[in-house]
Amino acid sequence: MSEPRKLEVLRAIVEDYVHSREPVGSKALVERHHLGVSSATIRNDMAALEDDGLITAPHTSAGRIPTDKGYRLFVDQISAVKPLSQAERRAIQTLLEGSDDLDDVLERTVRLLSQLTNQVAVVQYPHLSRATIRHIEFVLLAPRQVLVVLIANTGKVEQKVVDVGQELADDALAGIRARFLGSLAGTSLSQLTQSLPAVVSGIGPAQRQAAQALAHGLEILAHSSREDRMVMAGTANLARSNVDFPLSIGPVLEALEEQVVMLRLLSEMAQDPRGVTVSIGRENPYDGLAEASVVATAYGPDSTAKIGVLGPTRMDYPTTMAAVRAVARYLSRILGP
Amino acid sequence: MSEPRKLEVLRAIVEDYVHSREPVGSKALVERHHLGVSSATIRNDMAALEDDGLITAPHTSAGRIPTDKGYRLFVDQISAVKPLSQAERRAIQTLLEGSDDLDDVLERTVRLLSQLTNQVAVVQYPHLSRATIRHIEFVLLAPRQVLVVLIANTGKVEQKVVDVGQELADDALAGIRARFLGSLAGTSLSQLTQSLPAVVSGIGPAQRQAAQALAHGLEILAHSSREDRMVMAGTANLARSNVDFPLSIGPVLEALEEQVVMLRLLSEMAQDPRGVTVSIGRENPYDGLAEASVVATAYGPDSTAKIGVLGPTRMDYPTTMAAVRAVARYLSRILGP
DNA sequence: CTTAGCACTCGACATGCCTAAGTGCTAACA
DNA sequence: TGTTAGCACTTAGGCATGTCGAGTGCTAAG
Repeated sequence: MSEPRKLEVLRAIVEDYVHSREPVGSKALVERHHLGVSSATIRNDMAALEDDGLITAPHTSAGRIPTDKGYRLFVDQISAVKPLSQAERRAIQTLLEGSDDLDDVLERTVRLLSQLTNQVAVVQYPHLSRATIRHIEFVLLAPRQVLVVLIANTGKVEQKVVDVGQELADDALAGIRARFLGSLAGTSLSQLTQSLPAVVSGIGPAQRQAAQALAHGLEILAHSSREDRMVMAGTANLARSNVDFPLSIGPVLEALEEQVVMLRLLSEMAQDPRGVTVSIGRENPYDGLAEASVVATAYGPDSTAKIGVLGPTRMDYPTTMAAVRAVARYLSRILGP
Repeated sequence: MSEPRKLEVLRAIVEDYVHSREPVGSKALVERHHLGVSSATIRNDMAALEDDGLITAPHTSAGRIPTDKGYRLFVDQISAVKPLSQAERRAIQTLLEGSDDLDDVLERTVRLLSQLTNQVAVVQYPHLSRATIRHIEFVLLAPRQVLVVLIANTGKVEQKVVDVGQELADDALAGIRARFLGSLAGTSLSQLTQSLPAVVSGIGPAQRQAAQALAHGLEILAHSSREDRMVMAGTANLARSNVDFPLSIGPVLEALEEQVVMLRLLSEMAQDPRGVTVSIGRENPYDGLAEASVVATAYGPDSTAKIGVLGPTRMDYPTTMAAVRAVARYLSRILGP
């Protein structure tokens, strides 16, 4: 029994099953693929594959379907990433060009990716760690309430209302702002925490409490800013592939709604040398996604934020991986170096 | 045949069907409710109700289920809005208190409402028409690109990148900003369009083009600002009530994802004197929602933005209406007059 | 190592039967 | 005139049965 042919058989099974949604038997296999051997030989190979835990039979006399492990082997060793069609490349390019707002770009991107793959697409907001402070604004909303606005050189704006604990006049606040801005403009967001104490201590004790509160607000904005948010599109595609989630799509929707779950999942997915990482079925840390796979990759200047696609374990991995990779590249290019 | 009893029978049918999900027959009806007449009499009443198009039989010998028209009559004339339990009131109060950020408040609100009703909750961003301008900021991102930030007295921040069409220095931009801010601070967003031309014309011809572009950017921010966005929660609840959407929840998810559809739907729902509007099944303008009902009401200072719940036609209207109304009231109170 | 052949296993499907639920109708009743 | 009892009729759904086909595992031969 030749090892290469065994892999070839696995490849054929995965491809046929992805295509037909039905367990694939030995006879159908030799008909659809020109393997050069008879069905009986394939049966032996299949028995071996089943012993290896790569495929399984739903019941005694049905064809075989790949297991999570089988998909894993397929993704890791067998499949070649399909290049996108020319039309698809053009669609990506035209759809993502000509928008300047980050929100807008990400919104378009998820929609595009979900349409390209017919699945659920997810994009994490890019990290701002390398971004620097371009502007700080304090706006007095009420005697003790200040709206803190942080504008980064990436065009990102974050805001938060802070209770400063003491009454402040408008000009006092303006003074504090000037101090902050003077010392902090150009500082990278990741270094902000180190730079803040010096600024605060340079402010007179009368306004020390307020300055402290404002500094804390800035820190929160800089640190936890949008990198823990994400945008999503294509949930309706889940329902279309209803059959693919035997139990129910309920748990999957729950996972998607609990952004925390998705973000953790994305961040835990190790970086693959080929650039696209896949998490298959029960490999997922969340039980609700036991029948789902996630294909993701990093993007952006730092390659820290993630973009990905979620679908049934029975998905077209090569095409999906190609789409994710291509969209991530275009997105990185648009967001600049 | 007494007319009041006919309505009573309809009420009983709706309640039983909502409770059991199964067509309800004449015998079960007299057992569960003390109507004081025999099942044969009820059968006559049911036949009349069917003639009126208020109930229908799935097949010859099954019980009856309410039609859209039946639900409509039930909602309009029969049902009384149930008061919320004390525990629920307390839950609303504690969950919605102690947050200052609008995004945060709305986020909590949808989650709360979806949990309260076990359905999909939707909240439209409140209109800002009565809000006034508190602050304007222009930040030079590139020689010709300016980030325009508009801060309203409601604590809302809107931003947009504008191509000013000419190269600008930092101090020139600061000058323009001072002009804008001086003339516009305190202006209501709805009047901004009228006030802008005067400001622009007061700026020297050398920077006229840029000022024009900036004014346009401000106008867009003020006018189309978030009122065309919405927040949503509880989509997973759709899957749980899988049975309630015989076809598939696909179309429903599509409608929810197309925010345009939902926003139009919400805005088209007329204001009901009792404060809560209901759109039932095929009454919905969107085909995908033919098996869904929407319960919505206005909230906020102007009572222009909408908050609502979407679920299967077979929903517990009294309870849902009570929850929507209560949450809308609390939300209005928090957002202030 | 490959192949052909064969017995065996199960799911899918059709058929027929039966029961429970529920209706509509008619005739009697208050 | 409205209500009731009784009865024939309809239908979905559960259950047993039988058949068919797809697919497997195994064995023996090439």
